[in-house]
Amino acid sequence: MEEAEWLNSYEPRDYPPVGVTVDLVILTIRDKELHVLLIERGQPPFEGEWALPGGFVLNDEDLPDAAARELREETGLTQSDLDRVHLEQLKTFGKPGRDPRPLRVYTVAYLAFAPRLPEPVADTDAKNAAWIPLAATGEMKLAFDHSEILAAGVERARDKLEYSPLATRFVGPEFTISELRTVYEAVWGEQLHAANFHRKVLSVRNFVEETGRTTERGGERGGPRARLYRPGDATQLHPALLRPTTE
Amino acid sequence: MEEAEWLNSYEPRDYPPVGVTVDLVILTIRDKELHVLLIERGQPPFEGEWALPGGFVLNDEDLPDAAARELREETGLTQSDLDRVHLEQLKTFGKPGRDPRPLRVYTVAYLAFAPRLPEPVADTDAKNAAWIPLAATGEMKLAFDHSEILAAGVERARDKLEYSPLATRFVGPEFTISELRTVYEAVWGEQLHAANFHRKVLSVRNFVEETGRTTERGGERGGPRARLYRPGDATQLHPALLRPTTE
DNA sequence: TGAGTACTTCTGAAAATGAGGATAACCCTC
DNA sequence: GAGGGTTATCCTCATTTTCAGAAGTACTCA
Repeated sequence: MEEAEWLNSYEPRDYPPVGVTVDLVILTIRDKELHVLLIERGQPPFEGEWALPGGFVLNDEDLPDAAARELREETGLTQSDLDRVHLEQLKTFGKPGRDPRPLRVYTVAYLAFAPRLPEPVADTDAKNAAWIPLAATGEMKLAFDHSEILAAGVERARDKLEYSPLATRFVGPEFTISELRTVYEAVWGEQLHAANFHRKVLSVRNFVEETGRTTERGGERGGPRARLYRPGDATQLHPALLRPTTE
Repeated sequence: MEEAEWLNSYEPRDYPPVGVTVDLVILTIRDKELHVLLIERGQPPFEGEWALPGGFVLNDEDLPDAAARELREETGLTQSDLDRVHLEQLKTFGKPGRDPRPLRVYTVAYLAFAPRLPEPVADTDAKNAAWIPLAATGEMKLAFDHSEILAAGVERARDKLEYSPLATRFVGPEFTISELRTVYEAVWGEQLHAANFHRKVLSVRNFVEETGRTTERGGERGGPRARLYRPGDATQLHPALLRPTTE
């Protein structure tokens, strides 16, 4: 059979129905704690339950575009904001029955790191949307297998801080070393030695770049003005910032 | 609308046709060089061209099971062999048009590390199957977007050797430090300082475990008998075995 | 003005690294 | 069975990196 001929005889309806969604684990830091964006579903299945934001991939849309579109829809970010958000593919989940609907739904999970964002807007499919402290999600039962997806996202985030400059995506365009340290402390959930952290960050090549300026005033409760830095152009940290007590 | 009612009214045929496959990047070491398992396609599309092994996910099959099944089918491995093979999800590809068939095909790529395996068996869909040296794949045009998938797999492998004990998956159940070194050299494509490598491997906690035995005879061209080790139970290497000259 | 806070720098000990040499066990060939 | 080349393993030593704590200083708040 010729290839062209074969293409014509192909009958897609012979295949069982399948759908593909993207779901987003969007992490940010608020009040020195790691938060994740969750929505309260406004439609079945799992109506009224909390879930990760996401939705079906459109017909002619590539996966990264679908993830970026959902991110915009759920956070109200503009395109220029989006440049400061890191978005990467996390993992794909497809266990039969993970979605109760009568078609098999695979979901390609994406992980996003965002600087402090405004309160999210509940879009058409959602009753509600909110930043939830990660600590509070442990007791929540999320819709679908979203608890598992969230756990995978957090674990990936913890790993990635070690060898990539992604912590800078959680802070503003200019930041102090202390701000950067609170990011690491929030994501890893442990205190770091401030002096060593400082030295280490500055010794990593192209991690941060001095701006020459400082904060307007010292810390809330005293202390000198801190120098301001902006992200460097490193894509990998050498040497890496290894997490302590990881035996 | 009640949830049960909604489920009944759901009409899957309203959705455009979608398929999901798994494709495998199966790496091994032969003659001190990194090889990948490729098949020559026996069916359209891309009949006669080389491609990664893979196939459609079955109806009630989870993704890891589909990957393991394809791995067995293409390599002729038994279940007990499979325990010594590392299999992990790599990335999902779904760009519209990546598959010329009139349904949109997403592929969930998996990465496998295997010890030296027998010659592969061409299964029903393939004309031919072979271990191809990685160096030779640079000039080959693979079917679909498989060149991109292969590149992603190799990059992941190079990274993972640094901080995970996966190199032990390329060798037999018992191995010498030199064998382990040839794995690193093959995957990274550079020579390592044998004495320092030796010291470093033994200093990483729970990377390898002494068996108390040695090889039956020295190396091909001389040298003393080498001690035999088996994999330890570390899941992360501390400290990591960093690749040299990575600026 | 004084007390407290926290950014930044410094110090000395401990650990890891890189390059090379030394030793001894082993293979092969003559 | 003697000798040369080969390789596993150990050792040394200079250099670099890491860690923990202390010190200095610039700021905020009362």
